[in-house]
Amino acid sequence: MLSNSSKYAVKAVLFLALHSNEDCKIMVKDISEPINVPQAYIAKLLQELSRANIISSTRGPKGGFYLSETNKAQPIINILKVIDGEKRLTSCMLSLDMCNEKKPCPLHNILSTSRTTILENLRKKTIKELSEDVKKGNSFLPL
Amino acid sequence: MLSNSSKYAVKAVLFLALHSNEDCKIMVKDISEPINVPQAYIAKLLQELSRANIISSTRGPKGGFYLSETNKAQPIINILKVIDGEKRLTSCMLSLDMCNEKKPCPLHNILSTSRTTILENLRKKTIKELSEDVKKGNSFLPL
DNA sequence: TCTTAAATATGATTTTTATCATATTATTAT
DNA sequence: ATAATAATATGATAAAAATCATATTTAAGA
Ligand code: FES
Ligand code: FES
Repeated sequence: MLSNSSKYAVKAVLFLALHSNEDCKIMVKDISEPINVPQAYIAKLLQELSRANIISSTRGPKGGFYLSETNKAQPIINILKVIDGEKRLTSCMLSLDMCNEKKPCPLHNILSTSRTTILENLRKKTIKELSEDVKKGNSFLPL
Repeated sequence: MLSNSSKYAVKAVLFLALHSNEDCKIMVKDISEPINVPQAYIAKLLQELSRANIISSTRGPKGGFYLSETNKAQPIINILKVIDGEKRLTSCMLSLDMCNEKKPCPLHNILSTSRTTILENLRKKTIKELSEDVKKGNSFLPL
């Protein structure tokens, strides 16, 4: 479903949504431990996310990563797009390339409705919304 | 979602369901081309499936792979279990191991219903049923 | 019984993904 | 200016998945 990297990225972004803002940036070493991901690994992912404007960062002393309000307003799927590419979520379950509603593969009929729903939710739900779920105790981050 | 190997396996099994039976076995070289999978690769997968009694086989001249009626009555998920392991489909989307309905991860609430539905369908639908969809023209196999 | 045709077992190679490491650049504060 | 700090760019290594190759075993037919 999701690559390891995407999972890590989602965890990191939600962690930032919960604990950071323009005035409170967080260094990679203070992210990796609570979300339980190796520092060098998450560092690389955070750089990719920053380059893609999913998250924000500044370097030097007092620097670190954080989410602006604009960042938080983005849908979850943007994270996945950057790390895994959208195709991973949208392509045919059997990897038949000429497949569509008119010419569905054998799994299409039993899976595609659910998958479409998942996609819709990933496109609809924002980082902010998910982080608020956590804040309210409706869901839990790590460990 | 599914590994490459699982996708190949599903294609091969459905192909066998459509074109083989006890009296009409099919050799690996006659399977690999129509389903568009490298011969050596699908050979290995077919052997795994055979060992796990998902499909049947006999060796020597006139030998080959085929599906018995018993084989065909099995649910699709059995194929995936053998190749990928069930955990791939059931484990937490964020790989948090102590996760459950009581302590859902942030993605759980927006994805788990759909995923459960997919699981149910994979457990419910048999190889035979899916192959009949193809036979009736309700779905299409390769290319 | 011997040859041939097929799957089976086993393992090598390649590619992709995951993980680790470090030199460089930008920013802050002295 | 300069020193210290933190992200950035880049690339190396390790592990896993995908792919390829082949010697061995079993069954059929001559
Ligand atoms: S998932 Fe294969 S055709 Fe849609
Ligand atoms: S998918 Fe993560 S808790 Fe269910």
